[in-house]
Amino acid sequence: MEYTVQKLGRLAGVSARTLRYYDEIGLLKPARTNSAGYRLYGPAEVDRLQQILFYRELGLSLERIKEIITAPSFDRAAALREHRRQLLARKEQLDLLIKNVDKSLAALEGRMTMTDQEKFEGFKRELIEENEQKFGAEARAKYGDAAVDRSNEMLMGMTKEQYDRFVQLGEELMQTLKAAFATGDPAGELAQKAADMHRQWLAFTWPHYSKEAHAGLAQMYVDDERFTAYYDQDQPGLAKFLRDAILIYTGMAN
Amino acid sequence: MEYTVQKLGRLAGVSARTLRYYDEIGLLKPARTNSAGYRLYGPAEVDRLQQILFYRELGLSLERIKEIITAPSFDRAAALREHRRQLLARKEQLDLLIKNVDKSLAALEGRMTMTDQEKFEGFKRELIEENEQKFGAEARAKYGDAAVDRSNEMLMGMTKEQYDRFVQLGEELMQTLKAAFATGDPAGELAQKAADMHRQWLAFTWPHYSKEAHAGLAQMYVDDERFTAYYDQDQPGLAKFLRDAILIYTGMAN
DNA sequence: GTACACCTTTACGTTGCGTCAATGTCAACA
DNA sequence: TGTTGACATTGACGCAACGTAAAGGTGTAC
Repeated sequence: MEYTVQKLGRLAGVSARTLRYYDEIGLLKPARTNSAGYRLYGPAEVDRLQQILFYRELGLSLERIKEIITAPSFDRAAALREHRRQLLARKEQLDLLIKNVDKSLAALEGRMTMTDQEKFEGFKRELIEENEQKFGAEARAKYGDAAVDRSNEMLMGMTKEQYDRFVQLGEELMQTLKAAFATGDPAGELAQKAADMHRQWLAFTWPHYSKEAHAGLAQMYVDDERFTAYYDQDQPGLAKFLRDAILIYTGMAN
Repeated sequence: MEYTVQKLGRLAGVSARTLRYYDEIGLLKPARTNSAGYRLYGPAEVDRLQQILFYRELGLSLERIKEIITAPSFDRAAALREHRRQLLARKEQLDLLIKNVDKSLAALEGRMTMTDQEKFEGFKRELIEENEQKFGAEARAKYGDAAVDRSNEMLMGMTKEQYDRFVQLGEELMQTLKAAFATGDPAGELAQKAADMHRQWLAFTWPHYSKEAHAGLAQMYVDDERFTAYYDQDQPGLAKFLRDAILIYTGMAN
């Protein structure tokens, strides 16, 4: 049986181009060519191709394969051992690459958390600037520059965990306050819990706590429309309710 | 400071060709070119080259590197993770290759030992044919076809280990014999030891031992010039000496 | 002025084919 | 016997990342 390029290709699972290339580099020459120049392969060539593909599967270069299957006395075992050595070297090289990529990734992710850190610092700074813009003048007039600066420093000195807790406590305060508001009783358990949470929340930025200051701030929530707007945004009357609760909490309701 | 291709190349450890190539593919363009067309690189390009080489060390393609360092918002971590995935895939591929090469090597070495086995069989066959050619007629006349055939069968039936021992014993016999020859006394301890070793050596191919046959063979070493030539090749008189020792050993000296 | 190191562009070689392009051939069917 | 469609041929470019000439222009030091 004789095979043309395509037939042999289908038989062995390679392209016709591959066979022509193998012919070109002298790796596998056809048994003969017909008058039109068609390559015709016989059984011997089929066998040789199988051998070629076997070594190709092992990753040897065509040049090497040519040596191995052309010279009958070629030491195949030695060639394979050498090939194995090269493969192992490539594997080591790869392992090294992977290790370095891992290290770079770790550094990158490290930088990412640094970036998070920077973002967090940015948040704090933004919050302070916002506060300064909104209430800076009044706050400094009322509490003095030193107190405000000290408060800002406390904020900036927070770790991320402290800051997160600060933000979270603020949210919990709001929820508790709303629940208390629903009861309508500023002296009730929920409202007093909200007042206590407000004290805790203040402690994050107030260096020294005093009932008077706490009550004074509560009054400001009602007097200053910017605060009122913040607390009343969902529930009208919430700022007043919080003030009443705090006045009772601090014992300054009378 | 401005650098020409070669200076920057030396600085960064790459060839001038590489820099020209990087320019060509738009990966690293010089800051400017002078009137003669010389590429001139500035500090910014040095930095960029460092980045390029960093990613190149990690095995990324230049195309990929271009993407990473050209687009400022490119997610380097994601790119590295993807690259890592590819490296791992290549590593698995390599491991598979190595495994297959190992298997092929094992098969080959298996065949090699078979070949050794065949070679060994060949040695035995050669030895028999040699013996047959040299002494076949006489031996068959003297001991009978059955005895000679039986002897040959014993040889062919040897394992490699037995055969090796047979050859080794023959060499040791020769050494002992020469040492004994130096003493000049065929009745001495060394000579008698050589005679005993000769008996052991015969046992490999002789099914039945008898003093008479042993003494007869010893006499043949002297009578047949082919044997004499073999034993006397280094030391003239060695065949005669061996015969005398064996005659004494078998108690047939009188 | 000249020597010598350095620069430029152009272009081929590397590996193992994939993929056109232009063109010729085989086998079967109408 | 002509046509058609599947197949064949050679030739060429392309891929990645440069190495390596070749042919010719520059910079600079003596």
